[in-house]
Amino acid sequence: MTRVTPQPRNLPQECSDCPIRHKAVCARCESDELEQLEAIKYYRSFEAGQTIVWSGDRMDFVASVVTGIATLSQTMEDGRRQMVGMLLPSDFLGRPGRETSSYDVNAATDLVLCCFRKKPFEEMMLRTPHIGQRLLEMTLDELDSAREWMLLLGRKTAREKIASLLCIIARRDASLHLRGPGAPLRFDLPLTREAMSEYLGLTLETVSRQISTLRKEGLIVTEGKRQVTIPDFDRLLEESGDDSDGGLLG
Amino acid sequence: MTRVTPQPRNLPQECSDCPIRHKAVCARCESDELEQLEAIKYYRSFEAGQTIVWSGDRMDFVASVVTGIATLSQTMEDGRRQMVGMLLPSDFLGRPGRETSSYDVNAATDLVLCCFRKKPFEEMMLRTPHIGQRLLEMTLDELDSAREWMLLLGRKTAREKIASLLCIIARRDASLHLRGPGAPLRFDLPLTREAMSEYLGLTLETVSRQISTLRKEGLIVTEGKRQVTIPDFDRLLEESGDDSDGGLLG
DNA sequence: TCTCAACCTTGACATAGATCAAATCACATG
DNA sequence: CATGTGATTTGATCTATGTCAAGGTTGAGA
Repeated sequence: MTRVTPQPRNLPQECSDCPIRHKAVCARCESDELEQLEAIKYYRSFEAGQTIVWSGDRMDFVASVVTGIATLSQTMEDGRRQMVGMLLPSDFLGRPGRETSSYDVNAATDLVLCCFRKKPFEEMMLRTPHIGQRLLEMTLDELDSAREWMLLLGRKTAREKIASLLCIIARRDASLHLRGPGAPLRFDLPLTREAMSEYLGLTLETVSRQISTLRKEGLIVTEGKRQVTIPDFDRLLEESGDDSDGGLLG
Repeated sequence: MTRVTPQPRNLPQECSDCPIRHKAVCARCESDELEQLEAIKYYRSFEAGQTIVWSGDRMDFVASVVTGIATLSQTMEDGRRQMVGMLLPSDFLGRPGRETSSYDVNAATDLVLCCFRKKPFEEMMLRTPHIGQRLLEMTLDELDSAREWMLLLGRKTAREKIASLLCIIARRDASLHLRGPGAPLRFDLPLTREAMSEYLGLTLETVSRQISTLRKEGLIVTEGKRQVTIPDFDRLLEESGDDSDGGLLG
């Protein structure tokens, strides 16, 4: 397994007053809640490529991504796989009120999770409405992005899919780094070609070919396998089939 | 626009003590909450084919589906469309905390909504944690089904997509009617070929051809355009590519 | 520096599903 | 009962993407 060192990132979502440091679960940082969360939390690290939970496994924790990327995938009996979730730092993993995982959870890069034992977390949710409210917001956001993703899977061409994914990653990367607009974007592709193909509902060969095409056309510049530079974000965005408004940091 | 008369259904989710009669928003039927809900609710009816809200429109209500089917769709600039949500009786429509709709909302059949003015509904949610909790549960369920749908869009063949959709509709129809297992399933297809193609990420011609193929193979029986009978549910389910456990009423 | 294994790229060919074009059906209306 | 219109079916063809197969790169570790 190739490793991608998790970059310590400059999290804008970070909650500086809070030892857990993730607004994901600590929306207002009230001290009694923090104390309760402290008591039930623990960290876990994973190497790139490792499977964290298999679909159907018992899962007795929920978690917040600290660094790295986790993916959720579904598998059909004959082995066809589709990624259905990509979790970046501060995203929430796990479903309160469910015993077993419905998805395979994988570490796409080296990964650190901040886990909370599920039972006490759920009890705390009942006592502390704003945690549930925050979770509802996050779940609604995830539902929105799942629906964008459905449009991509159902209606976009291979080229549009690749352009969309590059824009999505660039955007999230930029927002994590709080880069100024206008600057050419340069980042590490955190996914293998295979992971990209699982994200996009394509084969790995098609992914590779489309990336080559975009490179030849000058829409992207690559160094090595993973370093990507986007000289003109808006031009790439036009290839993605998305409405072109709502720019890089929208 | 062809009309499909909304069947008054025997809702198992119906909450008989409650004038709103939808557990969707009235989880425990406590009387003071009911009174508050009564004060902000109103009904709206739509004909099959009507657009309820356009993507980007202001939407100052949330709602619960009473009878009929509503769909959520996304549209690309060049007109390609993908359905991203299908709401059946007791499902919830609208996103608390958002001013405008992100999707086109359409009536797939004749439709009755029980609407609640958004502002007071949101205020009530803050005062009444269990409504938020119930909404979180429903949103998590929707997220799960969106993810199943992503697998369908990304990895299933046209034949598997059609079989899946028929099973989904049959299952939901059966659960609404509380039919016994074993009986052959007979129901009205509540979607046009075009709506099915938008659901499945296919063209309408491919949908039609696959349905014809399944008919010729005896997996389904059709009368007219919309009446469908599934003589052997499990056999159809095998064609859907889904894990075959979790039978009709699972 | 060399080697190896994992990852990626490219080519040739096959095919599922899209596209374009005609029927045909079936129901509401006169 | 005839008619017209939108929905559906079916056919012929095209093409984007999948499949199979062979090389090429890259980077970690010896």
